[in-house]
Amino acid sequence: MNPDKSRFALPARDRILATAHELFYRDGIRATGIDRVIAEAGVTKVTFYRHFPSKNALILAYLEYRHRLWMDWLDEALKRHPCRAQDAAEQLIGVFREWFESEHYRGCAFLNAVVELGGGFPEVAEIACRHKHEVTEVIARLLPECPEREERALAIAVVLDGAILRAQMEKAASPALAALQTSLRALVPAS
Amino acid sequence: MNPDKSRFALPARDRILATAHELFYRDGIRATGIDRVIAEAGVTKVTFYRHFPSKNALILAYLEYRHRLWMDWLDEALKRHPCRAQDAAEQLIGVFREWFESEHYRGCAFLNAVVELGGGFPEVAEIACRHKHEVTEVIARLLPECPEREERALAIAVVLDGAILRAQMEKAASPALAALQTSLRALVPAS
DNA sequence: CTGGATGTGGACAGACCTGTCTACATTCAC
DNA sequence: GTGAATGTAGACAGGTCTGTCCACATCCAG
Repeated sequence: MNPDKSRFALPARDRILATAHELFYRDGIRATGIDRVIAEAGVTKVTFYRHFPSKNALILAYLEYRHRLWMDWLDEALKRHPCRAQDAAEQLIGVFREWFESEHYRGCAFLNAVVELGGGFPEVAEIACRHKHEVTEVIARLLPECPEREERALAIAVVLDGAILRAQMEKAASPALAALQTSLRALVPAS
Repeated sequence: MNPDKSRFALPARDRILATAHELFYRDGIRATGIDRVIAEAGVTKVTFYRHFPSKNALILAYLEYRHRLWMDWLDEALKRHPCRAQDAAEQLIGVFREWFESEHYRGCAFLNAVVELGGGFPEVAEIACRHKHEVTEVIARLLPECPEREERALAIAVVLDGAILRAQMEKAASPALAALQTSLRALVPAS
């Protein structure tokens, strides 16, 4: 998920965005001052402000960038964990295990942004809601067609959020994955 | 849950703590400078630092205070929503509806603190984990005795975390409660 | 060549932040 | 009365933060 390693070959705007993505996700949005983004992106302040009129504009761009990146990662991860015997629960567990155990895991960037900034920056919650809506649609497509497909997909998405937060809080994947397994087995309809 | 209204009758330390509780929960820990806590608690800086050697010490005290307050609230809320026909799922939904619809709802103070501060302040995650552990024990006691009681309680606690964050993100209780209902009905063993 | 787009190296302003410190006042137990 | 505990009113230091701005340099299409 981190395509940022070769960012020095990129134009300035992309370098800023890739750097912001890395720092905001790793350390937190509020904990990252723009001077640090600027220094690590290797640009100057004028360049920074030419591309992003304010820190808030950068934050919104970061979240849109993260959304694309994460949804692409999800697509690829679902392919790496193929659905055997139509078992969407096991597929999701495989996918989320991969994420929770990844080196730079620090929870969901959208939920984190809502917690850090939600109150005074309504666009953040809007982007987060759109992200979660799209994830829920991906989940629904994994489920067999049935009258309560949407309802189940939403419940699963909420369960996933809980597990994401647990893995973040505990800095360990196993308890969250165990809870996730219990819930998904109860929630994913047999096909 | 907010016993802070008559805080001006309290000794200085309690006033600081009650004020910090209100501001940290409402606006965020990082978004609240100590000068604001001091001004709203009606103390001076010397008094503040006499009672709390640093902002971090205040944060830890805030979380311990919040834990006691929230666990007391949970006990009382469970009594207000009695368990009819041994239906723990409906009881929990009633309790959490009450919380999600409350005036000052802004999610779980512990999860929020972990997101805001977790990386550079490990004690925060420890307190959050202890809090979640105790909540899980309360949940387990609501369930009928069975071999997978602990496992179910953990899964339910994780589902609750997801719903808590959803209600916060969406600033609406209904979708989170609907998802919670779907999950709890699947997870709470029949008794 | 020319001008627009893009980028550089910072300095600067004003606001906010955490924590240190002085001098003084009040209360209460001994 | 005395001293410890507790509280007051700030001023101050140094750091961090976001955003504004100057002067200059490079690249590229027309």
